[in-house]
Amino acid sequence: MFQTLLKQSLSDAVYAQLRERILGGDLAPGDSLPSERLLCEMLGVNRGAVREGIKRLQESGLVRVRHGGPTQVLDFQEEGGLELLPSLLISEDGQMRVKVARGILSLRESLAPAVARQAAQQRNEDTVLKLRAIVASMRDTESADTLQQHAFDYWGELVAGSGNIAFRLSYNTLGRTYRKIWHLLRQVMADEFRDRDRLSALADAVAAADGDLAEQLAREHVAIGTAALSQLLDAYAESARIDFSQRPRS
Amino acid sequence: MFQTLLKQSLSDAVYAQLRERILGGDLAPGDSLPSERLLCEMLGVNRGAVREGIKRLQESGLVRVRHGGPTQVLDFQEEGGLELLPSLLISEDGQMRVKVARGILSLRESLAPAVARQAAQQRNEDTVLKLRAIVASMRDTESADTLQQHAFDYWGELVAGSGNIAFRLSYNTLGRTYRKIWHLLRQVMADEFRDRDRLSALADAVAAADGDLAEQLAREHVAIGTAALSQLLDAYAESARIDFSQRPRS
DNA sequence: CCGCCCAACTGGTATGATCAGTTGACCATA
DNA sequence: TATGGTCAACTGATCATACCAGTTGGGCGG
Repeated sequence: MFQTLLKQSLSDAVYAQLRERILGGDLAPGDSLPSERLLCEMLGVNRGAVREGIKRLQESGLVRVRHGGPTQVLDFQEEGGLELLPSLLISEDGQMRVKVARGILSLRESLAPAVARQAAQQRNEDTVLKLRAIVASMRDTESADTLQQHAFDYWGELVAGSGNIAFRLSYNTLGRTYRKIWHLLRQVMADEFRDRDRLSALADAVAAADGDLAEQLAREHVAIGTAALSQLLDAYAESARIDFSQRPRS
Repeated sequence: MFQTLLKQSLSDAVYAQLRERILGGDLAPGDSLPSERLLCEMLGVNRGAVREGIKRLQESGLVRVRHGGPTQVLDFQEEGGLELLPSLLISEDGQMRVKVARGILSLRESLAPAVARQAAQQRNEDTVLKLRAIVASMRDTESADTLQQHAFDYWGELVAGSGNIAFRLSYNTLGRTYRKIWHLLRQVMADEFRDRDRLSALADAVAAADGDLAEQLAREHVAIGTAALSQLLDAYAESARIDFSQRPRS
């Protein structure tokens, strides 16, 4: 099978390189970036490309740019937004940071029940239909990859059905993070993906507008994957990182 | 008193204007942006400024840029990250979107207990000291503004003490959103800010590593503000927006 | 010591040219 | 008809070179 060639613009490369330096700690908070003109030389690109890259750093809350003064690195732990999660989980050299992964698991565990409850309280009929359709599709397949995609879509529908834009945006960011370790999760969380009965019951709970039940079912459901992944992370606890260089799927 | 003059670079202005058009629905998903050269003319700026602005739109997940083709608007509900929350809460004309505000309240309600529990499980001594110092400061003042700042700092410490980077980044984004309606919340959530006893007990629970208790206390604590703000939002439910033009504090 | 000024930085804006990918109309071929 | 090639007219990407504007610090005169 062919893979789509990945093409990266210069400003993307500038952004990625500086971002990794900051997230990796090579550039500490308070440090000054080299001047734009100097960065041009160092990176061998035009100043416009450098500026575009820096604009994105600024948008991510990683640097503070001051007209006339040097551009300074900020403390991303204090200033960064959730959108940093994907690039924080997987470092430049393709290793997964175990501690970040644990944090994400906790976040998922906190949000999933609340999403389910709220979706049930909304009781959107369209949502129920879509959820049931997805569950039906999940029953029709044993392909791990298809199953995983359906499980992902299921939660996308549930989040949309909750009518909560804050949940939805959080879910989008989490999803982007999720994608970066997609093929790892396919194996590790297989049991959760096979938990179709509970997803079916959850759809019923939404249809019945039973918030308490939906919340409980969601809690039980995500606990399956949490347990599995936690166990894996524990095994790698001492190394603090998991090599993750090969990635057949983006 | 003087206010610091707000200076905005051209690319900031370009970004802000296009972002508001997208979030406000003037530019629908699938629409194409005018070409860069055309935008230059329309906005009366040079092309570099336009490109820098568009780079930030791209970083925010609001548009998709393709070399050779038109730049297209994405569906921010499906593609946007949590970092959109602040600009989504307050629209260009200074009105608060009630539905977004409700969503944020839910998110806070979901996260706060989990943060408290995890902070307790970590039982970082430094965190406990800082929490108690903040509570002590809160007992020393009746100034609504100071109280609010301390309450904000308290949660910042608790989130840091949880050792969970995913929580922390979420909190940062929520905090930025929070700041946009800072002076409204000062009045509405005054009761929560005066709930010093529970914050004190929460610090004790963290010191005792009692996760269950910490979670429960946090839940009760944020319920105070949630109830107050919910009530306010209900009153404005029919208008769906609250005018929010004046803002003495950034 | 204070205040002013100026030179040497820094980022911000402007202009115009060129490179490179996409699209669609057109046309020759099979 | 269907396929594939060509080409012009878009689009964004990159480059080079100015110049404007804010910040900083050193030196100089008071």
